[in-house]
Amino acid sequence: MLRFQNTMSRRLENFEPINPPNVGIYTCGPTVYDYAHIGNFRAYVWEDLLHRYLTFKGFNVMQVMNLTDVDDKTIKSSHKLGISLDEYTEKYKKAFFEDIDTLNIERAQVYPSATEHIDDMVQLVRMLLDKGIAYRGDDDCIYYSIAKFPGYGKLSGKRPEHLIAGARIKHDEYEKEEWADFALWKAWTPEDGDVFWETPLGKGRPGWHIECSAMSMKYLGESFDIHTGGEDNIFPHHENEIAQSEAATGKTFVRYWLHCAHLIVEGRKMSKSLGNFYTLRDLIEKGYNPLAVRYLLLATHYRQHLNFTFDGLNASQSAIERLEEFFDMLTDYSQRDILGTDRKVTDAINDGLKGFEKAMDDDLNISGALGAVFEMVRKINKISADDGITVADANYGIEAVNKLNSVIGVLKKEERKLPDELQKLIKERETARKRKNFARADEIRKKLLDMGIELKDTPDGTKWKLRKS
RNA sequence: GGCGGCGUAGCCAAGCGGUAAGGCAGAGGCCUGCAAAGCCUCCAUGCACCGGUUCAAAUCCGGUCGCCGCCUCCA
Repeated sequence: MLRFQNTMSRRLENFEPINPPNVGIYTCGPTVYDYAHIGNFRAYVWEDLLHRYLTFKGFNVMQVMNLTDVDDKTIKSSHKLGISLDEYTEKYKKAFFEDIDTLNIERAQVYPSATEHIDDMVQLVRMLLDKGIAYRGDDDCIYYSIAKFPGYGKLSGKRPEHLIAGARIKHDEYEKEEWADFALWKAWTPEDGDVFWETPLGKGRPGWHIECSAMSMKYLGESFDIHTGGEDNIFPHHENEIAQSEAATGKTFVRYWLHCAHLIVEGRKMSKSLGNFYTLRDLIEKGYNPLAVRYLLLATHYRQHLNFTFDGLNASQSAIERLEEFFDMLTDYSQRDILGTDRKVTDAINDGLKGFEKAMDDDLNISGALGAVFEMVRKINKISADDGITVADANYGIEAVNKLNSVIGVLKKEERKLPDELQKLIKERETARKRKNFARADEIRKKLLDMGIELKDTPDGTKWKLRKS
């Protein structure tokens, strides 16, 4: 039975979707004002794992991820560059999709942009105004009155009476009835320039929180199954989403709230001033394998703080290679001619699959799940060394690895083919080796290595692989 | 001040009452013209510290120390 730690109850709860086998997920996506950093991707990779695992479990997933393409930062930056908001955000939307492809993150079903859903937001705000929950401030902005929503604070545990100002909060805002009220609609100001919408609410733009309420309910319904995000979103963002949505509909907004912990780098908070701030692009430029990045971001349980280190990145690369070797070994055996089946092998595979699923069912315990996978790898490697693997067992193993990889997504299926010319060189070298002409053999090996192709002479003949950077 | 999390081998990281998974690194071995790679084996009498509960605790309770997050930009 699949269980999740629900932030709302702070308990592990059995997962029961509203309309099985359908599952609706809303994930808070990026604000497209810059390249996303590895901390952002920790969340997106985890959400991908969630998506993939639900699919593995036989659910039919509808995932919605928003793109915030209008806010203070995007407006300010686009003005600075003297280009339109659309032109500016388009660049980073494109970069975002390139990055998630790089990390082998499967696409969500819908990526709604805030700017394309202004009408939906306006409608929701009007509903809140009609119900007397929202009000217009002296500055012409429209605010949400948290005092009118009794449930305010139920997700984050922050009751309004405890929301006293921290050191960094200014307390002098006179436009709002209560300082903790938040903006649903921001009236146009000169700084906004040409960024505004003429709507029944007036001339202006939406507040941040309203887009997620409006777009999630539009695509997933007034009540849906899972809402995810980084732990920093719990308050105020998700608390406010609940307030907006539930006050408008009178229904439970979301059944399961899942939040992932932050990532730290080399034991310290990632920050530009410490020089440990990395985008995905930075790491790729340094020559790291994107899938090693994915593995590292994936391999720690999502509610644990993840310590991103370069040692860890190298370890991840090695771990992936171990899996690749295992897969290649099975592929070799599947093309040989050992008949029959070995109970020890099928047992090891079944134990691996079972262990993986059992761990993942427990609130996506990926570390435990990977432990089960590597245990299977070790057992079968041993059998392979002792007795060899039959064709049928190898095929069963391949099927299992593919199934596991459909969830973790760290093995890439690349076409492994060399140009004929190079194939010929390898053949020539093999002949040379047989004749003990090692000088020629080493010469060819060196030549190929210079081209980035590494040769290995194994008991089963010479094999090649692209050298990792 | 309010709310919450974490401290397990050199590094990363599961386990959450029944006697320490897994990965990386390291050491030995197998294979091998050399090389590289791979595979196998080994690698924590102990889980920050001090008490307590229990037949049994890394796991529960109390306390101490240390680290971290949120409290309206934030994954």
